[in-house]
Amino acid sequence: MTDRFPGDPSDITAHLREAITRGQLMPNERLIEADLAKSFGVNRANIRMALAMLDQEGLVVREPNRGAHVRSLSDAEAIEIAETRLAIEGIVARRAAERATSADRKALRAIEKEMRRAVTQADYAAFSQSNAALHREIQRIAGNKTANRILQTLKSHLVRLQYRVILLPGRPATSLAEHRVIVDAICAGDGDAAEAAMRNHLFNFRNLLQQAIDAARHGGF
Amino acid sequence: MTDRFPGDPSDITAHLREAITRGQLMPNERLIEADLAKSFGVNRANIRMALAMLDQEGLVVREPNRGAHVRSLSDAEAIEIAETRLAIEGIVARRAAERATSADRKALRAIEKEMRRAVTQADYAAFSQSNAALHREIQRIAGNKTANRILQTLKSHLVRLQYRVILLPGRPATSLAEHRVIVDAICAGDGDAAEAAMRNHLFNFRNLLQQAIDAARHGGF
DNA sequence: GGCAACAGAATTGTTAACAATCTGGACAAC
DNA sequence: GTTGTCCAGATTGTTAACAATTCTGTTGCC
Repeated sequence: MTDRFPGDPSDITAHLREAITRGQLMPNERLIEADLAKSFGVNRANIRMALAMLDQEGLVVREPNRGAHVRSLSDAEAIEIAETRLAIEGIVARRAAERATSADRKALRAIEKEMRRAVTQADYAAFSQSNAALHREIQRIAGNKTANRILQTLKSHLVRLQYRVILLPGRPATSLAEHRVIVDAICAGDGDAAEAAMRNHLFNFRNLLQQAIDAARHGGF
Repeated sequence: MTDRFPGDPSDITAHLREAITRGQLMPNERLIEADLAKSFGVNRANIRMALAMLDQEGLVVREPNRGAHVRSLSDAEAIEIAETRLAIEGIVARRAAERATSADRKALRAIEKEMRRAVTQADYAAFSQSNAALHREIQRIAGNKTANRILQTLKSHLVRLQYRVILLPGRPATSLAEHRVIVDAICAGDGDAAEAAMRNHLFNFRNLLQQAIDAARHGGF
């Protein structure tokens, strides 16, 4: 790992990225270099580099002489991203099934248990968190750094949208069941089943996202 | 599409990227900002931004106060990338099968025909080119911009390695047959078959790459 | 009222100089 | 011979000023 220090351009990029994914900076909001430089306490050159990296990442859009703004996803792009994620995370689950040690299996079971608790107690914040933790753990077990990096980027685009799906009535229980199938397959060392289960889960997510988008479109705005 | 003009940072990034993928800049080679600035005829600030973007892309590595150098892939990373590519290009093929128009099908057939000609005439340069063209065309038909962007990045990491596979005895003929199955499935509008065929093709590529890596390791260096 | 031209403000792009850090070699001490 | 220290050169990081471009509101004209 390379060193990090306060004021490191990578640090600024991470901060900006988080501000965007947390919704602190809204889609289409202009990102003015001087303002950001002041609020981060760094010089404009670092901000420019951070914006260039986030542009490369697809989180902001930069136009010559016209500055940068937070990229807003079209509905079609959101679906694209969900589908691409499905493909990558499918083979990640497969690889996790092939590589999981007994300690790994135990860790997955523990997270699954926590998810179940959260659902029965209707603790949706905790459910959302352990949901993310489970996916992260599967990625860690698979150990494909390239896939992990891409997935992180894709998810950073989706976080703003996923609450629409999580809050659908009955979704947490269904989601929990889907995750259980995934964990079972990985713990059984069955790569085919693990990939199929993960794809099924994320395909359902994709479809619910599509439904949420359609509903929002007809629902008045 | 955003505007481009000479000296545009994006332009410089593209030039640098090509220099790296073409092997003009070797792995581990140091990238000295002042030198690059002079040879591109731009100022250091632009070079710094380009290097930051290529860092984000994974093509170069930057360390604080120690500059940037061309990233060299470990064997494990090359395999990781090949596997990630397999997953993404699989669903891209699926989507292409679902969306291909009759004009699209004709275009695929034309490229396939050119590949066949190249193989029968042992014209490996042409084969390699139409090979790439076919994959690009499938991506275009699928129309998943997110997946396309990621695939471009992944392939830019693999280009330096793929000649080892293409030049294996008998590989072009086998590769041609694999591509034919892919094109058939897409033209038949069979998404399942298209994804399976693409995955089979790229799984073979992955395995041959692994073999080439092992051979190089035992073969003396 | 609507529209074009204009001026000034705001913002981005470029440049050069300077500061901070790293690199490699010479030299002394052991 | 090896090790450690120090210096000069090379390179990266930071800063501020300036240039170029875009944005905004106003004026004057039709």
